[in-house]
Amino acid sequence: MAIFRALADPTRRQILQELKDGELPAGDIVARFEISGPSISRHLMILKTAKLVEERKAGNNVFYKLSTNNLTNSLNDFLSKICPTQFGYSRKRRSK
Amino acid sequence: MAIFRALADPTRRQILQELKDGELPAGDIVARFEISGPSISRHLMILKTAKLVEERKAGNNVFYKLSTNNLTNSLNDFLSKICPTQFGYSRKRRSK
DNA sequence: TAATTATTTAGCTAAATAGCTAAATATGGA
DNA sequence: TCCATATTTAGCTATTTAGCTAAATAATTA
Repeated sequence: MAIFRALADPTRRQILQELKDGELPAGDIVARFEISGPSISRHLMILKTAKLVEERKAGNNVFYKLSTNNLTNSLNDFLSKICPTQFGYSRKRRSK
Repeated sequence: MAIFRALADPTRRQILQELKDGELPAGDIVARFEISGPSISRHLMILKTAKLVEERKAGNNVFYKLSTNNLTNSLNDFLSKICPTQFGYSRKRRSK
């Protein structure tokens, strides 16, 4: 569950939030934080490894965007495993 | 968001799962893992600090149980903050 | 009170993490 | 080709983390 490791860092959670309205190039993400480009780059790689973001290269830029489905499905799966009775689990009630 | 830090460790996630059917004394939790009592004790403290479990002392024992509401609400709140459009958010739709 | 059991705290070590700067690697334009 | 821009990789350091054992604390029982 690399996702939980990825979500453990507040900078990474903030990055996800910055991406909630759509994709951004790495440089724009860097500009929204105090920390260095390389550090943000590493956070992005960790988020990518956890499949929480996807990247798209365009010319000189690398655009990042949320993998919303992966985020919600992973957290929902975890919740349903730990509190199956209480957890309503409205979405994606796939049989089997 | 101490909750995400708490969820980052696989042993702690497993502890939550062991608790899903009801409370357990610390010793019973220890018995379900390979690692030492003091290590489990610390994990329990971290889970308690993150409000993911509650404790109840009874005689010689300390019983731990899931704080299910805190877990689901925290994760749901996080999801709704990051992907508010996609996230259905069926439960606890409190106005305001 | 002394011994027993259950749990936590203290103190240590090794490994992982997150930050930095400098260097490397594209890609695009003059 | 040469230069500029965008991003990542390498290598370093300080901090945090998770494990351990030994010792401390708390409640129970003899």
